[in-house]
Formats: sequence, C-alpha cells, structure tokens
Amino acid sequence: MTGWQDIETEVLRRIRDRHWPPGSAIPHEADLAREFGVARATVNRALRGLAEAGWLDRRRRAGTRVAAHPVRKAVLSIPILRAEIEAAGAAYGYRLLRREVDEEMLAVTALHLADGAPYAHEDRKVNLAVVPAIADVDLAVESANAWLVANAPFSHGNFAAGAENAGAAMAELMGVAAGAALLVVERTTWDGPRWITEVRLTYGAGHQIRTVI
Amino acid sequence: MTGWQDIETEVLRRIRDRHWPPGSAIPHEADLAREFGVARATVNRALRGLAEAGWLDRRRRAGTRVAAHPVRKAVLSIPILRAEIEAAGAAYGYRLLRREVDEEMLAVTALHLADGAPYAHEDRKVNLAVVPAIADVDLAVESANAWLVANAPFSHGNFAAGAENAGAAMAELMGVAAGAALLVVERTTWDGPRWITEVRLTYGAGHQIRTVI
DNA sequence: TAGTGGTCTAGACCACCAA
DNA sequence: TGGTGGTCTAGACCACTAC
Repeated sequence: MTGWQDIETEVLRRIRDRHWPPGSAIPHEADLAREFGVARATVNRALRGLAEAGWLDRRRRAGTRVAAHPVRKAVLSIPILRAEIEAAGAAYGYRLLRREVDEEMLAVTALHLADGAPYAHEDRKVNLAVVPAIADVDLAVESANAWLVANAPFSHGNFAAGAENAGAAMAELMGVAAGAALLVVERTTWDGPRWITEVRLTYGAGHQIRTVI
Repeated sequence: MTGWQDIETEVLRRIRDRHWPPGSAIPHEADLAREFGVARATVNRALRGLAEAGWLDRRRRAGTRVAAHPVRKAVLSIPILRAEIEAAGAAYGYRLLRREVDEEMLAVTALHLADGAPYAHEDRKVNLAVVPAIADVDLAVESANAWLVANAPFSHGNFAAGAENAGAAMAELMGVAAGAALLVVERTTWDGPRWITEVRLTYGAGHQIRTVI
C-alpha cells in the first residue's frame, strides 16, 4: 500500500539524504505520481504537508524546491491556567487581588495557585465595549481567564515571552526573593478589528514553556 | 465560487456564533457537502484544517464535535541566530569562546552579536558519533549553530524556555548587571533514536520570543 | 455491525507567473 | 503563453469504533 504518508516519508528521506539538496528543484507532481504509482492528488497531499512544515518551497509555474534554510516550527499550545495546573496533578486555587472599572475598561489582577503555592500572577485589561457581560461576572469565583476563554472567542492575537526581575511587590506575592528572574508572558487578543483583552502572566520561579519541535 | 476556505470560514463563524456551541456535534461531512453544494472531499479539506487548528474534534464513527476547550496554538519559528539578527536589520557578529572535545562529545561556547552588542550566549554539546564532520569545522569562522542547521538535519526535538538570573560570568559576557533576568532557551534535537545536539541559548536583557496566535 | 471520517483515484479546470 | 501547483468532483473502498 502506498499512501500519502509513505510518500511524505520518502520525500523527507531524500531531502535528509541530500539526494535532493537544499535549494534544488524536485520533480513535478506528475512525475512523482508516475514514479510512486499514485494519483497526483496523493502526491500533492504529501508535498503540501512538507511545504507547511517548512521543508519545501512551492510556487506555481516555478515548481517545488527544497527549502534553503529549513525553518523549524514549534507549536505552542495555550491552555487555560486551571487546566494547565490540574493536568500537572496539582489542586487549582484562585485569588482575586484587584478589580477596577475605568470607563470602558475592566482591570483585573489575580493569583493562580497550584497546591496552594503561587503559580502565576495575572494582570489583565478587558475592553468592556466588546464584552460588557464580564462586568456582571463575580471574578472572585470565576477567573477572567476562564470566563473569557468560554465566552469571548477571538480571531487572532499576539504572544510574547520574556524574563523580568521580580519587584518587591511581585516577589512577595509569588513567594520568591526580590530580583528573582521570572518568566513573563504577554498576550493581546482581538476579534476581527476589535481589541478584546490584554493579559500579562508572570509565572513562578523556574517555570518553563515546553513543547516539541 | 465556493472553495474549501469559504467553508472553513463559515464553519468557524458558526462556532464563534455559538450556533454550534462547544461540545456539540456538527452535521456529517455528507450533509454539509449537500448544504454547501460541494463534494465531500471539499468539506473534508475544510474540517480537517479546523481540526488541526484545534477547533474541532473528529473521530471515525463518533462524528465531528466542536472542541470543548478550544486550545489555541501559537507557531514558534526557530530561525538561525544569524538570520534572526540580520532580519532585525543589525550586523551579525560571532565570537567563539571555548571549544573542547571530550571522548565522543564536542562542547562549544560562543557569543552571537548584533551590531557589536551581545545578543545571545550559546552553550552547546554535539554528539560526535552522529556528526563527526563537525570536528573538522573551524568553529571560529562558522558557528556550530549555522553548520548544524545546514549539515545535520534532525527529525525531532524538545524546546523549553525559562527565565534565569545572570551569574557574574554571564553578566559580564552579556553586558548586564549581575542578577539580571535573562531569557534562556534550551533545545535538544534527535535524528531518529540518535541524539545530535543539545543547546542552551541565553538571550540579552529584554529579549522576547514573539509570535502570533 | 453499521456509520463515520480517512484516503485514494482519474480527470478536469483554474490561478499564477517565469520565460 | 505555457507549465506548474491549487483545487474541485464523483465515486469508491477502507479503518476505526460506538452501539
């Protein structure tokens, strides 16, 4: 049996073998289809996947070439904090620190706990013009994080991760020494042209973002 | 014209509208094909994409359901440091700090510079049993980073990012105050079962990993 | 065991763009 | 303007799994 995954594997092998070196053109879909004895659509399925993964560059008329610099991509999943903590086998806890409404903006500060210990500090702003319903939610019970995920789907957003030294206040909240290096993740999300929320998550000492390549 | 992207857009709209709420089953491919007036393969193409993006859960016999917790995914591209620096419009510089061969392992420490300023510190180990050729490379000229990308393709790897306080030596190298919070990225890559390299990149103060969701 | 998604085929037309 | 990838079709068979 020859399926598209077999073809993908074989093409990838030829790229790794340098049988088809970086920058070189590989045979047309029609030729490969003849060689493997499958329909062109099957070859297309395999090559499309490799192109999406960054191994190939494909252009109409110009043909398919092996990418000069195979840019590897890591997929970073962005779970709800509660799910992240419970998936690690810890008990989830939540503490609302501050809630303020200023004109069309809701500002929330909260602490997420794992087995009672500080896990992440959440500093969030929400656009009330877009999600007015959150003004009526008791954020001491349900976190803005969880509510928004369930009730305010977004179309796209930005993601940035960096390192910062803990200030005195943050250090006390997170139970670390002042100046400790903490991982900070910032996200802004939009629903089409409308800005929904901006969040800044400061994780506890030693926390890592992990994924596979 | 009705293409698979139009169907993808429409299905996504119904999910966001909660016309098809989280956890609910959506019509079969055959029904949707009839509704949109296209072939089942076209519907399949659209739904497959949404499933890969995390919006849908699909199982044979069980049908297609809207994901209960739409786990959003960010795609993190992992470029070569030189390309990353030059893409930012800065001049790339490189300085080899240490090179040691111990049995079957090559250890390299180097500094990557952007416009002459420290950009990232690289601490790397390479398995010489898998890529013996790197032993003959003049790493003072070409970075191990660049050489490996071009000559030692890997099949998979791990990725972890965290924050650390700069020690005295690192602080001096990177031109920051001792104790400054720095972003540290660790990667291990494999070619099938064979371990290739393990690298630890310590970025300069304020550096962020950025992507879109 | 029956119903669902996964995949393949042979053919077709189209969009794009290098020559 | 011709060749290449992108997409769609109608039909078919298969793999998996809830029932």
